[in-house]
Amino acid sequence: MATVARVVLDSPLPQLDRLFDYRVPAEIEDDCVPGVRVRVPLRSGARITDAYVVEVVTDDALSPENDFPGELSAVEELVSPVPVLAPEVWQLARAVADRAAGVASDVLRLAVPTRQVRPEKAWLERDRDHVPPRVTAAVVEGYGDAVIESVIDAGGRAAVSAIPHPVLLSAPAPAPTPTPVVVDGADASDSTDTPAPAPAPEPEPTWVPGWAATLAQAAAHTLAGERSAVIAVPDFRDVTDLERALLVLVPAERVVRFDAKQTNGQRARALLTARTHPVVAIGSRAAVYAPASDLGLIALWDDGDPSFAEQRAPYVHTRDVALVRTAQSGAALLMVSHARSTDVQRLVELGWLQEVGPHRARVPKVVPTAHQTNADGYAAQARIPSSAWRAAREASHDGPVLVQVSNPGFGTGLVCTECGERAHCRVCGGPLGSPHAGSTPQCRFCGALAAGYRCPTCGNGKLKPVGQGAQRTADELGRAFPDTRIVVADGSRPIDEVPARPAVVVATRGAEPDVAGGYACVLLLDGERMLAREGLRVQEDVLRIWANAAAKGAPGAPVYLVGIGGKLANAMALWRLDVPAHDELTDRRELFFPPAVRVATLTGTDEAVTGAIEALGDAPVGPVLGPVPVDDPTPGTVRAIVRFPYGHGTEVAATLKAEVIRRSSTRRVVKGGAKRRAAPALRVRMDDAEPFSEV
DNA sequence: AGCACGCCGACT
DNA sequence: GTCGGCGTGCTC
Repeated sequence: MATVARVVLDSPLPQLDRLFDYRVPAEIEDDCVPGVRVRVPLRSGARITDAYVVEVVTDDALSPENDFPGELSAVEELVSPVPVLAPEVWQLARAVADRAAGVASDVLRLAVPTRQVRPEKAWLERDRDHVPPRVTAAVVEGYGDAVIESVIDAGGRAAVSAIPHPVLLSAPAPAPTPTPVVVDGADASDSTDTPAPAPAPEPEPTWVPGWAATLAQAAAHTLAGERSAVIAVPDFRDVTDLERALLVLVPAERVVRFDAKQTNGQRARALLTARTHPVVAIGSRAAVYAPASDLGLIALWDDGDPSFAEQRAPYVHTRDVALVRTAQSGAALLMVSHARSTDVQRLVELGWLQEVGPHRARVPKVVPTAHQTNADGYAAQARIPSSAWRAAREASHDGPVLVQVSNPGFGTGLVCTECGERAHCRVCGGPLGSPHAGSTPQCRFCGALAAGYRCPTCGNGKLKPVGQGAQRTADELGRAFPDTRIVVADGSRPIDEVPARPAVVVATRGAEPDVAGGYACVLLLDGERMLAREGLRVQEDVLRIWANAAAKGAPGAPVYLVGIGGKLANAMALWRLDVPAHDELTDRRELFFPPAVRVATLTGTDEAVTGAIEALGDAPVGPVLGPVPVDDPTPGTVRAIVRFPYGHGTEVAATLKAEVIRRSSTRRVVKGGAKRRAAPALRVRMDDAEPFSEV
């Protein structure tokens, strides 16, 4: 009777994406447990591959159908006795890869950092046995009837509307102090002299965004029951906000960060801590893969933010990982946001997520000002209607005023000063821009210079920028508010927080600084330009950007939505941000667009793509888009998009994966002499929204 | 990926 | 007859 390890190989090849059996030599048998890194021979023993042990069995327990008939090779080397791949993370990676027709080891690369010797040693020597202090229970405030606590305790799922303003978060009232236990004997005499151990300093009350307070309280509630929570947020600043909120409620050693700015060593330490005792794991995309033991809560803040779209194969969206993990773990799921994504709206309409809103929230007082001509409704210098102008000026005496503008590059370009026609490149037809003020216009696509440009419509030779960056708006406002401090925050000059004093804060969308207590007034200036982009998700994205800025205002602060009327303005004014999501979803159902259906993008040779479509049989819905020729990655490639219902997802993914394997086993050689590796005959990418958002 | 196995053309 | 071309398939 021999011990056998089933391992997953660290290889991106789809043909190798299954478990392999290896004999475990007696010397390493004690340490060869599920989750450890090993090195194993693959094919004739000459080559050695990294792998993780997934399962350890005795060979008489191998089930007949899985039994490898040949002689097993032996595990070459045990890299480290630290089990870095938690069983539930393996299960998650497998399911996520299957859902995306991808390879599990690609998912593991996102979930498990590269090996770091020092954190592993520290963990083996002491951290493994560390027992952190208990967490006092917290109440989720603002939601009435302990509704969020009930969802968490019941392992339920909810779409939560966030509290739309900053809140002052303070530590829960200290639990009744337990009577100090006096130990008889030994050092009793000392204890009379020694001051009692200083109680942990009470954390200072802190202003945090409403959503961060809610998620921190939800996590503290989960931790108080000795279960873990995993919270993913779109970007680094959100991680900081959430961490600040959490540290008010729970001890620092219970908070574990996973974010892109960490070193590998920090990530490795975070991973091991999360496996040791219940924690709240927070961070950007990587956080959903945290190996948090005994998971009680999975939560996302602002799931519609495009940062949640993973950039690495198999390109699975954090929201989808969260859904898979919820199903596997039985943990509760909270999708917290101001604006609702169409994806969450779909789950709400299915009854899979329940809707939870704050109890008597003080919503922003949104005032839409529909588009007016420049003639009289506008103040002279800027694109600001006079009513908004007056309100901003008044509010700027009391506190900071936030002015949101679209970022440069968002609808930038050049237009004719006479007729307003957009300027296009004479070579390729792409949009012209000017890299620096006054420089020769240049095509943003092909780079061709357009010296001596004349407007094809009216013959005029002068161009002006259509976009206005934050700096230009700031300059204009500076002239209009001569006695007020002007602060500019954008991608190149990020500011996390401004003081709660009178100021005008001009910020590009998404870069709005926080302010304790909230802004006195918010102006949303460039909505019209932001909506002018093409693409499936433009409307929900813009609504999200507005709502997130409006929620930086003080409770009930006025918010001017400039130049916008109609349904979107209505939704903002009534703070019914689910309504546009419902309307959008209804439209997309009729057109078979995501997220009403799922999509798969097939790229490769004409034969492979056509073959894959045939293999899908009648699973797809709606017409297949394409195949159309594309020159990416090589000329002669075609691309097609198939749509299919969620119910066929498992089957479609499995079929496409089988096609990929079939096509990859026959290697192709590029015609034309030199023996060079060809692009894979077939590539599959599931749920890629990009083809639907052409600029 | 790499490397072995295997089935058709020019050679000692 | 055999050497070796590379197309095909497998990796515990």
